Amino acid sequence: MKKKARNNSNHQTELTRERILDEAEALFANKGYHAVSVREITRLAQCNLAAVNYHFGNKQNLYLEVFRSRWKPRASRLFDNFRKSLKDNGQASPNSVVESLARAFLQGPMSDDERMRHHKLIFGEFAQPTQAFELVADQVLKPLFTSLMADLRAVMPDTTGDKQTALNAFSILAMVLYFNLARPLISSFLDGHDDVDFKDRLIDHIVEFSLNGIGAGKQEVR
Amino acid sequence: MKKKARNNSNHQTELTRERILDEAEALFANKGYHAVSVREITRLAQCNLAAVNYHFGNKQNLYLEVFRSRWKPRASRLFDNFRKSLKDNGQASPNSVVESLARAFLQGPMSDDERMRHHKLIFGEFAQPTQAFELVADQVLKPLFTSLMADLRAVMPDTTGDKQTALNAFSILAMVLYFNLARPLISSFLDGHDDVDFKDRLIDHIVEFSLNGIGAGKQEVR
DNA sequence: GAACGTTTAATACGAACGTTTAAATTTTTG
DNA sequence: CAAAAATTTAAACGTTCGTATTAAACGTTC
Repeated sequence: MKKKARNNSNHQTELTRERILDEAEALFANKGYHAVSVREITRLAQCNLAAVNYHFGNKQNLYLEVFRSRWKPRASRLFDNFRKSLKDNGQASPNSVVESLARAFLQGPMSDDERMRHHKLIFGEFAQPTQAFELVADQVLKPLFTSLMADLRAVMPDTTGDKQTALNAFSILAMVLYFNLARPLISSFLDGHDDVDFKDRLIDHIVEFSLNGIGAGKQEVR
Repeated sequence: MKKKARNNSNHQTELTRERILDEAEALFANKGYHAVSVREITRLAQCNLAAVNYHFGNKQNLYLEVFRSRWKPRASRLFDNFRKSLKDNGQASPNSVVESLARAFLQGPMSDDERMRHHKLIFGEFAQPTQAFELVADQVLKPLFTSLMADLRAVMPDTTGDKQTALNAFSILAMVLYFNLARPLISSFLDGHDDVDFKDRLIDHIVEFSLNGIGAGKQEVR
């Protein structure tokens, strides 16, 4: 297929392939697969129309490649961030599990733009699944879910059944996923200013709500 | 524009307009606006291609009309069901509020197909908002949110601040909305059979999780 | 039953789409 | 440096899209 040029000295020569992936991801996230044309992508990526077919075969494969080489690695970084923060938090507890997860999802290792792109892509697949959903479910959602379940089992009373733990895991995921997507709407409803403090407030709430939700909340009033 | 024929005797004359709206809603929900062609709609609705432009002006307006004359009335029915069940439940309590809402959303006055259609449409707008989102937010989400906040205020301790109540309301909505959309995924992860019992289990869980979440859960173990 | 407004029908139009082709150009390699 | 491989380019292909046009069919009212 190709050999990449290794001359990093060339200033603005980000490879065409990478530029296409960048622009494609942003467009697919914000407008959805069918609302984006190959011409729009290549125009923003400043390359020739045929470049998409040359590098990716066709439009659908470009979409899948966005998930393979952009979305999934980012999800892995997010997951690693969660696991690392969980380990650094000293001894495991319901609080450390939930807080690590919420922080990883809402203020983890990406910018706000990137995070919104990330979640718009996955919610697009939720609403109208394509071939990419299979990849996401098998390689990301399932491992994350399994890991979260194991963590919860380790820190929750043994009386908690498996099905109960699974539902708890889903609910915590529901919180972090939903609040990521709906954050603009929420801050518009509260017509508050969506700044750093608001995000902190949101994280605190998600953690408290979820901890209470799984029956591991503190009883005292803060 | 038109006068509808009043001869109910005419056997299979469900109005073309209604058939178009029915098919359009299902297609838009399952495939998204741009993935659906006018030709596909009119083929399934068994009418002429030009019928869409005759009855609705253009494709985009048909999409909006789906929200106006299908989605919104259904959301209103759902809302009424919630309010009615809340009133019938005798004295108001955190439990009655949350349970009424969860039941209205997950087993309310519509079939499973219809409910899935309903939530796919709204999640499509969440991920990639169009003009319809304005309608949904202003005429449905905002009133629902306001109403839920008022209900919560009435049954929660006065020490609960307004912002706290708002976040609680959002979180409860997050639960019911998310579980509606993700139910197929969830039952596939648990590889359980998605039957009536499972839905009951789901509702119970949502209610318990949310009640605990807002700090109004029972302390006893069931 | 003729005139009327309403609805359906067949067909056409121009634009935009994804994709292909083949030549030009750049980069890598022996 | 020349041959080969990789990439970019411009142009075109055939298809499908949303919409417009025009006439026929229908139902209602005098």
